[in-house]
Amino acid sequence: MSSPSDFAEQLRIADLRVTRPRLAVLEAVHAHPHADTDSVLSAVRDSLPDVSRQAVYDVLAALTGAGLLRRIQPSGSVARYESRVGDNHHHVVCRSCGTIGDVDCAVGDVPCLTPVEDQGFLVDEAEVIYWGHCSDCSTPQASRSQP
Amino acid sequence: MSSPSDFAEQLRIADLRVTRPRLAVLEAVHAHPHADTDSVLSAVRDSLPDVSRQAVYDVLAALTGAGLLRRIQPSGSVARYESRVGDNHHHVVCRSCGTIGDVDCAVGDVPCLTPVEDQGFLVDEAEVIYWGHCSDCSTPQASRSQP
DNA sequence: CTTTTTGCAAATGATTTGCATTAAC
DNA sequence: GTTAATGCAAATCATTTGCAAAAAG
Repeated sequence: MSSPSDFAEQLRIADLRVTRPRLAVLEAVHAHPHADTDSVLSAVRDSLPDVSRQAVYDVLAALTGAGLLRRIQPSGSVARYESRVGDNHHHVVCRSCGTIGDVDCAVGDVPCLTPVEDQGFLVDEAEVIYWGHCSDCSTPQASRSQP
Repeated sequence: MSSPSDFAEQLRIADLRVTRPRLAVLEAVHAHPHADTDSVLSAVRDSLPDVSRQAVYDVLAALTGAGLLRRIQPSGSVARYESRVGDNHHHVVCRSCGTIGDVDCAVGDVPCLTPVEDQGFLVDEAEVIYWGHCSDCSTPQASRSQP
């Protein structure tokens, strides 16, 4: 669903110039879903050692703004990015280690795709985060991590 | 549901010492749901001018840890606090002005209180944020704010 | 060539940390 | 009297901003 050349195509469709850093960022995020800025930077530098941190910030902002990437940021965490966009999926986040997993909407998109019109709000997206513990960290009790 | 003296009671039950700053923070958050640290600080200083910013941070952390307050932090925003805890409610957030509203679970707590067991995760909480525009900012299109 | 991207450097701003002092119990 | 809370000062760290240089179309 995304070969190297697709990335260039995606950029053109989004009316964004095709640059080496942008292709590298798209590749990096595709290869490492839920990567934070630092991880993206490292991954990008594997192929393009001279890319600056600010360039990565800018690229991530541009790609997110264009809808090619999705930015997620669980409370208390740094910003993370993923390339699955457009589909209606959510996330499970481990309270201990921060691991993030993708979850398709569990209830046949009942609340998720049906915007709730409430208090005069016009809702266009529902973001769901399931907090818990991953299999490695499973300590059923013990919640309450971040102050 | 919460008079001044209740706050002291809540602290005792939580095994926390009853101090002026803590009472003031509880009052402030109760009076201003979804207030950020700065707003809490201002509100607290109305009655206790000498409370330090760090004390407020510490108090908010202690109260959140004890379950007396709930911390919410929509992506790209600063931490906010509310005193409605324990009930299963969610939030609508305005993409333009950041206004936050409370929403009771819209679908008879179908996905919200039913932890989804997936990928080995043991889920204990579902956090839902409905993104959109409040009545004041209603511009149906125009999303894509934060990079 | 013109406009968009990137690099570089410095600033911002929320939050955290360590330690001495003070107040609760 | 002990222990937990607060005040104070300084540090951290992700992210932003402004401008000059480089690359894309």
